[in-house]
Amino acid sequence: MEYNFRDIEKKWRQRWVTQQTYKVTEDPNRQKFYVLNMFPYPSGAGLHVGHPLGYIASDIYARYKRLQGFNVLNPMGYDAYGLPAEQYAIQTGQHPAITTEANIKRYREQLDKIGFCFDWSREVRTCEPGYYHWTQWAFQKMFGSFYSLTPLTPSPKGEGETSGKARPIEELISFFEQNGTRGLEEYGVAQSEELSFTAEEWNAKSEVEKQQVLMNYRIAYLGETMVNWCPELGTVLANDEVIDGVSARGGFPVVQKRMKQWCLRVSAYAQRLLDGLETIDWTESLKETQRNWIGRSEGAEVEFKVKDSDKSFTIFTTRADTMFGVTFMVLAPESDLVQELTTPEQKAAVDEYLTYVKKRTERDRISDRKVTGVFSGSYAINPFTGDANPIWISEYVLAGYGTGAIMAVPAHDSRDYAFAKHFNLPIIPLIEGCDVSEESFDAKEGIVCNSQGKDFSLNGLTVKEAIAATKKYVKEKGLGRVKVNYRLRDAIFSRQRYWGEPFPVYYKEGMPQMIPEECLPLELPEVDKFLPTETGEPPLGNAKKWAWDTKSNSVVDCSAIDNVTVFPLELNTMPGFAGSSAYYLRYMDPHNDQALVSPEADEYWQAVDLYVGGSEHATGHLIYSRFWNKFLFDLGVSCREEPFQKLVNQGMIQGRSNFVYRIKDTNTFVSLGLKDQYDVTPLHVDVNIVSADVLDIEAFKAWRPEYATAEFILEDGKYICGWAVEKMSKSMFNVVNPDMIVEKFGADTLRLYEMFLGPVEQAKPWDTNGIDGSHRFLKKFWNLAQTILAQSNEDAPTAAELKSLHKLIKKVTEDIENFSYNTAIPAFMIATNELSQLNCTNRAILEPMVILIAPFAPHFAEELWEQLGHTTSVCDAQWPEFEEKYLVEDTVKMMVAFNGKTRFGIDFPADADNATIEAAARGHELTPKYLEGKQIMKVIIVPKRMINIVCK
RNA sequence: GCUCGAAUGGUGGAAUUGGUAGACACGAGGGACUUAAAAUCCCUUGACCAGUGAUGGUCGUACGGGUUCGAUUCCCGUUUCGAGCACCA
Repeated sequence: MEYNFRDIEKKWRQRWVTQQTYKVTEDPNRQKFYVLNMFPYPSGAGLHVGHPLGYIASDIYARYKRLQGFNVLNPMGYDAYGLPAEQYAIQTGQHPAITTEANIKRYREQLDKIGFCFDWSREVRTCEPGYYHWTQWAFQKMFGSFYSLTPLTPSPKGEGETSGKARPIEELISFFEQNGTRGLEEYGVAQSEELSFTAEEWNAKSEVEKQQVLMNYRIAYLGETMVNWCPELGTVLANDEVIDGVSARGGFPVVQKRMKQWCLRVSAYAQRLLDGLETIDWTESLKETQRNWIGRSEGAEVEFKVKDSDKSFTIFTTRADTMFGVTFMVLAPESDLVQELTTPEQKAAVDEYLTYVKKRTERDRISDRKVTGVFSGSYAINPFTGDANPIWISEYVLAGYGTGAIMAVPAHDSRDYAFAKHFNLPIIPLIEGCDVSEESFDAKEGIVCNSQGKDFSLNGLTVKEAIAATKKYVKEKGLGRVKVNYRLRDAIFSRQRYWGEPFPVYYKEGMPQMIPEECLPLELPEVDKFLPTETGEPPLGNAKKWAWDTKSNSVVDCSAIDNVTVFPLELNTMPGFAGSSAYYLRYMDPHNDQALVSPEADEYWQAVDLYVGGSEHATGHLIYSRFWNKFLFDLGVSCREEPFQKLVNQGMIQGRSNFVYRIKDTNTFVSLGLKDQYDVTPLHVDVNIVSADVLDIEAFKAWRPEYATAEFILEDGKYICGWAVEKMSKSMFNVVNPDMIVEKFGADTLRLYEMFLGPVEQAKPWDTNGIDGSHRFLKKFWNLAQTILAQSNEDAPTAAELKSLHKLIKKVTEDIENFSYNTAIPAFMIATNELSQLNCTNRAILEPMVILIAPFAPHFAEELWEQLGHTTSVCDAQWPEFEEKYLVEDTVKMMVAFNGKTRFGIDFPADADNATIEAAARGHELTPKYLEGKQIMKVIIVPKRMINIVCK
């Protein structure tokens, strides 16, 4: 019987659906395993061969775990909100929901053809009200929470928590009622800026004023901040959505703009996000990326008094040891201190400089790092030396980091050095023997000198000792405090877009109010236009019915707004990462309309055991969802602090483009090997009409009208194309669609081939050339199986057959555990060849082999499983275990080394013990050829019982 | 600039973590079957040298050193490529 993959795959695709083979339910009697893929954004282009790579890898693991007896959750869904659908809507007027729906349908068709074991009954879509209900709910909870290191009311026994936690905002309110802000700093409350008021002042505040103050502490808060504004897209972007000063999507310029936006206080969780990395099994490089992004730095905040004034300001430094080398101070141009400290004489110069800075975009700053700045006119007193240092203003100091002000130590900081050289400011070296005539000495090493103060000296200490000593001194003298800073900023959570989750928020007296929890979800309204309004409001400004009636608790027409009972609703929507931040929890209990996830389901599934996705989400989704989950953990909704225990990054599949070479000014194309003899232009050619770099000439003529009359100069009767590895994209005609591969070779071949291509984690070019090999293997396996089935030998298998089988079981089991699928597949090829050569006809060998191949080629395995007489799915079989006794080598080898060279001796029986072998070696019995006339120096018995004899 | 990671035939990639480098596959070459093609099967395939031949020898894992009986693997230095962060004080 021929291997007819088309019929087989069709048959099992249908049967899996009718028999609900992949439906999972919580089963306390079985151990769970949660496998998850990053859910896709359903783009209009459909899947290309790069997309399924991660899905196949995790599918194999999921199937393997199931065969091992685990209750495996392997769900799939869609990150359905997104920019492309909206931009398409702007261009065509087509509602994004319609395009999204169509794209999802197409994705699903493509996914279904590849044979994944997804439990589609648990599918989620971020754009459905039943789903974004819980996105909105989490946002409301964040609004109603603040973050502090310890509880504001210390527990009676004084055992305060120290790790930090989100807590109900009511705790903070009652603290203010009793204490104002007095003593608040001791609790480590996360805040936008430090406020100061008494209990009386608090209690005297109006409701609106109180709400304004609370914004300073809420985890979801409305904040006026500098944002990345992208004029082209008409929206703000988060830091991870901006790359090199342009938008990650579209590559449009981004400028800094001050705007009132919803923000999430991710920074409050910086330390926990950092600490959590130690507990999870991710690649070192990905953890490192997150550590960089969080950017923890330990240092000190030191207060500087302004000369001839009662003003003072604080700077942040990690090099407190260099206090004696400060020769000037620098403020960020955006800092509030600039106005305060500019003297009247300098005002004109400062204003001119500020105007210049304002004109420069993020991009300009990156591309030309000119040294620019202006003197403010004021001086600051160095608390260590009493010296007065000029205060400058320069764009090289950032407002958003530290305090927006620095002390400049030109001898030991390259940026300060460049500034000092440019403006001719003094440079004081502080390390013995360092040369600062050409460049600064930035390294944190050496012995400190020139650092003698009134009552304090650092001279003679190493830099490390000096940093510690200075911090201690600063603390004791009350000159400042030890401080940890993070680069991680709060996430900007508003987008001026239509196709996103609406905020469950309305505005009363300019202050945001949450709509009642029981009224969620607040559904996205219909609009006529998806563009911003004429008045520059976000697209939701076009909605007619977009006001909140507090009497009926319902959405009503905007014309009803009276600011008494009917109020305007929020016009912004949430960003892309909102919906993807807790979807893994929703899969556990996707149809629950009472909670995001029930405690029972959460308790059972815990966290994702294996998460597979691209590393491009390292500083976006993977930070936000860790933050989001930690918040839900604090609330007691999620029982695990880290959502993704093990993470595997699948490498990108690049395109392999093909070229034809046209002789200039002709319609004649010359084959690769002969192109150097002509003046040619290389042109991309559709890879789908090229096979093994040989052009299908007829297909090429039909491809484009202008090529219909093309002529060719061939090599050996063939036209050979050139090739290059490039990004997979339509414009390079190198997009390979999985449907075509499935059509031609079958899903099982595709699965096998994608895994065989190379390590899952590694980026690699898609090369259709090798796919025959995988297909050929399946046919060989099939033929072997048919031979065995035809003979139906029930005898005991031979030793050689068992050895072959158990070698395979061992290798495949180990390789799947290590995601080393590309080496597991050759093991199948070898075993198939070995068993064919042994003329194996034994069903007892075939049966475990079918189970082993099942994760890789599920349709194929199901069919053979049925032919073996089973009536249940191969998915419910038991993964075979290997037995060491079949694997023992019958001989061991002796290795002999002399004159610095290694040679190999003769095989001898495996059951010989080490002493016998050594004695034999010393007696020259086994390798007379090499040992004759040599003196044995030593005998080393090395792993795997190879014997190494050192001779002279 | 800082921090990670990588480098092996014509190609994708193996090598049990210090033990026969190049598994397996692709490509290439040769052969069998066939009127022919497709399909299938078999052999050769890192480089160089010697030999009619079986075979033997030398060099080979980016480069230069080191440790070791033995290094793709460990250590030091160099080069190249990739990734992340980046006026972050």
